[in-house]
This record gives sequence, C-alpha cells and structure tokens, in this order.
Amino acid sequence: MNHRLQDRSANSLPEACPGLRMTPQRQEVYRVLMGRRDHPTANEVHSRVKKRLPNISLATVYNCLETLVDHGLIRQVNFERESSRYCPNVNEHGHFHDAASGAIHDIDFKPGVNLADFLDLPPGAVIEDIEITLRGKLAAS
Amino acid sequence: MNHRLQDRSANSLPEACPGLRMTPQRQEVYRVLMGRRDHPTANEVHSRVKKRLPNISLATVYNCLETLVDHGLIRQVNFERESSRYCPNVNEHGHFHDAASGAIHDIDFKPGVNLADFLDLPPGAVIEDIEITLRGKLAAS
DNA sequence: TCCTAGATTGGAATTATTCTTGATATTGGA
DNA sequence: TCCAATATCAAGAATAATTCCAATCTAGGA
Repeated sequence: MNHRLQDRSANSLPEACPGLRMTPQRQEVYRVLMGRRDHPTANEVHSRVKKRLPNISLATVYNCLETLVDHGLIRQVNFERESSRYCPNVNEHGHFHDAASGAIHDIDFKPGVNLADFLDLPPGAVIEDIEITLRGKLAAS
Repeated sequence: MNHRLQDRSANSLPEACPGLRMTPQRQEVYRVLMGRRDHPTANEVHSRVKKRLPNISLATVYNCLETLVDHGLIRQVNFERESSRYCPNVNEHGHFHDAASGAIHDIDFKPGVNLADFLDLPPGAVIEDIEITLRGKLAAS
C-alpha cells in the first residue's frame, strides 16, 4: 500500500501546493470529494461537509471549490445548464451521462489517443482544456 | 443554384417539419441564425430579431429557440456557465473556444471516425448526444 | 504579541432562464 | 363559414445558481 497515495486520495490536501493555504474548510471540501468518486454539486458538497463542519457556509464551499479548481486539485464539470459538478478525477477524461439513472461515469481515452486523431483541429491550435460529454443510455443487457 | 438549399440556409424554415407550426417569430429567429454562422446568445438573437420584429419579447425568443432545438433545426451549446449559445450547424461537431479572441469555431470530426475507437465507453452504452468543447489559443504563426 | 493578508460568513445582489397569466392567433371539424 | 380546441405570444414575476459585499476572523511572520 502506498501511504502517500492513500493520504492523497482520501484524507488530506497534498502538503505542498504552492500558494494554497490549507484551511479546515478547504481540507474538508477536498476530503469529501476524494472520499466518494462521484460528481456532486456545490450543494451536495455543502451537505456532506456540514457533517464535520456544521457552520460552514455555502459561500465558503463555493470559494473552496473554486480555489481547489484553480489549483488543479479537482475539476469542475458542467452538463447543459445544470448546476456545476465537481470531479475528484484530475486526469484528462470525459463524462458519460446516463439519461435513465442520472448517473455520471468517467470516460477515459484509450491509451495513446490524440485529439487530432479524430477531430479536425484548426491549424496551429493549442488546446488548453478539453471537455467531452456524452449523453445516452446503458443497455440493460 | 439549388433553390431549396438556398431557402433552407438563409430564408425560411424547412416547409415540412412535422409538428412545428411556423410562425413569423420562429421564422425570423431561424433566419437570423442561419444568416450568420456564429454562436449568438439568446440576448444577441433577440437584438437581431428585433430589427424586423421590433415587438418580439425575449421570452418568445427563448421559446422559439427551445422549439427549434427540440425539432433539431438548431443546436444549443454551453460553455462553462456562460449563457447558452445557439448554433445553426446541426451536423455533429465540436467547438473550439479561442481564449484570446473569444471566438467560437466549429470543429468537425474527421471523416469516418467512431468515438468508441478512441474512448473507453462503458459496455453497452448507446450514445445519443456528444458535446466536445476545446479551449485554447490559435498560434499567431 | 501585534499586524496584515487572506479566509470565512451571511445576506444581498445578480443574471440567465423559466413560469404564469391573459390575450391572440390558428387549426380542423361541424 | 363559424366554433372550439389548441398553440403561441407578451410582459412581468419568479426561480435558482452563483457571485458579490462588508464585517469579522485567523494564521503566520516581524
């Protein structure tokens, strides 16, 4: 078992994230996200965080989430015009939205795949961020 | 010159779109979108439409846009949490958001690509809709 | 310890969008 | 043609997610 990895994935902020002051609120928001690999909204995060920090405000949860996103520790994902969701998986990946259950699944790229393999990118485009969202159904099979 | 195509692309709703009653408002909203291949917000559409229909309300523009989207005549696209934009290109395609200019470019798929070749889809997934958004810069080259 | 920058809070403000309601318009059938 | 049923439109109110603001609070360095 890799101790550091375990810390990272369920308990704490990485010790050294330059320019980020670790506060109990930020730590708990991060912990809550890492502790369950789903895609909660700010509201849902707020509910979960309140179990340990009953006085935390929703505004603070928004602040913490924004800070964590800015530092690349979590990702913000948007589906249509629904409320933003937050995703503990910072690897490059897409999302599959199951229309039936409402569940959101992370979608990885197949190994070695390059965007330019399937998209006609404008010449000279430098891609800084990718958002891939699929909507559909999982066959009951 | 293909008369019907010309009609379709710049002047009117397609004559036969089942279940869609063609009203002056819808026609104008559609015309305005087809007439300029950009990605306006509902507000921008409203401004443009008002040139010919000065009394049209923003609510009606929203209604028309929603109806046109539901009938597959235009597409609604979202970037982050910005206001929705509407896109006259109903072919399957993605978008590239140029951070410098703010411009949005359509990105086509390379011919014949199958997403499943590039993405690790959950087994049995039936894709109904794809949204691909890239953000970045166009090299000044 | 004291100071300062940054963080937190609660509530107010903002903004895109949707809803509601009443008025109008259109359609298909008698 | 006329009517009834239905769809659309307009205006403003309502909603909901998010951001802003002003007033504390806190941690860490001098």
